[in-house]
Amino acid sequence: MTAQEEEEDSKAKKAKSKDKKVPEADKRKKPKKEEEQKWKWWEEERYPEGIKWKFLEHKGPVFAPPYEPLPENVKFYYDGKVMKLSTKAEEVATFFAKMLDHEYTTKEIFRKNFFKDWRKEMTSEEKSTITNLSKCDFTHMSQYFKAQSEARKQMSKEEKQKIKEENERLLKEYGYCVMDNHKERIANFKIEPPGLFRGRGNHPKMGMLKRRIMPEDIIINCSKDSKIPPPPPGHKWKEVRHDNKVTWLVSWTENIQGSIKYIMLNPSSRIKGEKDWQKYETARRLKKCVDKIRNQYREDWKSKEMKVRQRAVALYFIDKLALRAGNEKEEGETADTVGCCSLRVEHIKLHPELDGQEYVVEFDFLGKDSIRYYNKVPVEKRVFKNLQLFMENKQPEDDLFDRLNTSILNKHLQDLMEGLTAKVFRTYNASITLQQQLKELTNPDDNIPAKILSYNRANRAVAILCNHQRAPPKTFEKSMMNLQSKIDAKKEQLADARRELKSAKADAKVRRDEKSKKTVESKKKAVQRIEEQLMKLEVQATDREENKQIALGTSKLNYLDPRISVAWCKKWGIPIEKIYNKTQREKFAWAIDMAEEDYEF
DNA sequence: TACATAACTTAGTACCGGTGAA
DNA sequence: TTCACCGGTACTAAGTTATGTA
Repeated sequence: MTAQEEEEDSKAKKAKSKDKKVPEADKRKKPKKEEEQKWKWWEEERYPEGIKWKFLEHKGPVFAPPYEPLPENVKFYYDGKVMKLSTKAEEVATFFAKMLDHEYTTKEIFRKNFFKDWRKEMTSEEKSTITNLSKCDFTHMSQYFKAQSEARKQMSKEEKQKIKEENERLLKEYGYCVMDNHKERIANFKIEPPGLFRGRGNHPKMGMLKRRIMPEDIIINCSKDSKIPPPPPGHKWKEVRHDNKVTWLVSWTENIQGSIKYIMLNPSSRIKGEKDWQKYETARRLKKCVDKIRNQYREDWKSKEMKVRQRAVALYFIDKLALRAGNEKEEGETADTVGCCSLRVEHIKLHPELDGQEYVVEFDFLGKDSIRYYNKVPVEKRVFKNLQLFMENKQPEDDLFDRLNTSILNKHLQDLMEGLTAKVFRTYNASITLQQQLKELTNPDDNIPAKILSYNRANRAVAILCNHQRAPPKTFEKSMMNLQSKIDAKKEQLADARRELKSAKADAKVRRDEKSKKTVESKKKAVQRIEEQLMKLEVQATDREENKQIALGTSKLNYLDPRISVAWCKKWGIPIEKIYNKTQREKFAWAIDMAEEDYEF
């Protein structure tokens, strides 16, 4: 930890922390119920760099349920004829059958990959018979699964309750671990079941068989002196290790990309929370030197060295547009997506003049998860001229920044500020934008729903900056119409209420008695109530419309310093529950506890 | 410096179950 | 009581970064 972070930490902890010691390995007492709920890890001393825990005990993973062969009457047809498949081939066939309604199964690559992997699971006889996927008829299987899921929906309350209880039992037994002296929730204790790989976007591996993970694939990580989880009967773990320099409990290697998957702790855990807090502290340190860094890269636009110029322009994009770093990717292994450093010439267009603005850069590329980034941005003349230079004599498919990669960029950033990497800019710009927008948009005279709309709008500004998109919900138009008709009905109701109020007033003028006066009062209240309800609905409609294609969740969860939101809630008397749901409150417990209304990012 | 790998964060979507209106 | 809707959550893919190795 740096001196600055240290300072921030002690500030945050205030006088609360009383010389608490790092828990010792040999103390293995079970945490008390109350203690585990109230434990404020943020008031404790941090572990030395690199050490993640001293004691770790868990029950190991939960494996996917074994395959249950189809009933005899569910048939698979090949070339119009019934064919009984071997168990292994049948299992893989069911994966395809379950996806039959999905457009994936119509895609050439998906079908090709699936068929290739499916054939590997077939017996030699099956292999020689089944040679053409188009001759395979999975519809009966598909219907069977639909019926099954329908039946599940139709289950009685008792049956549903039973399943729920079973899930709870599983969670209770496998969903927690003991890390040091505390019981902590595990994020993903279930092993991913086998199935067909569904990549996002135009993924070259879509449709490949994701194989079943066995205990023999599993590496267990826990304390030497903990109760080591036993493998399922008749099986062995691949390895049991005791590495307290890492945070994971279980890992295995997945067969599609050959990458390692992990079981780790929940965001509410100390180990994740601490890291999250640290991330925002790094972003706050950037705030202190961002002006200097900006001046520096503007200077570098003029550098004699091509590499330096490219670095400076890339950094400008990362800072101004919140682009991701953009690592190189192995061709043919993943969908063709890019970030800043991996931008190609074909991803930008230069307009010396566009719609009355000078030096406009038009971006159009697929970013993470194959989400399209499309933006027209006026840039400074120097940037524009540099881009022209970088593009000279290049083909569309050539790298825009051919002298640059993320490693070079991050090394440079490290020299500018300790702990600075490309992604810190996203965190910094997201958080600072939220803070500014909240200041700008919050109207002190607004009621709570209107203030929350302002919050959401501030949140939305960040989501737009970070290009967090979502597919418009399937039912969007309909639900919008429903809401509109609710608003219309409410308006009518209001008109009625107003009319009634008017006549009550007239009545009271004539009668001049207590009773009619009271009637006027109650009618007035009714009008007010309906006005409020209408306003709430209208706010809701605005909010929803503006949110059609924008996802707020990602920025809220990963980019916005939660202390900004907590402080805003405190300042304006907004209950924190209106901003954060239960899970989010658990994740941000540290921020909710420590941020006061005057917190500044 | 190139490259591979491990570890960890960030991401969108499918699905489930509770809730409130009809 | 039924059903649509919506928020919350589970799931797991897809990024970034650090680090070791040649």
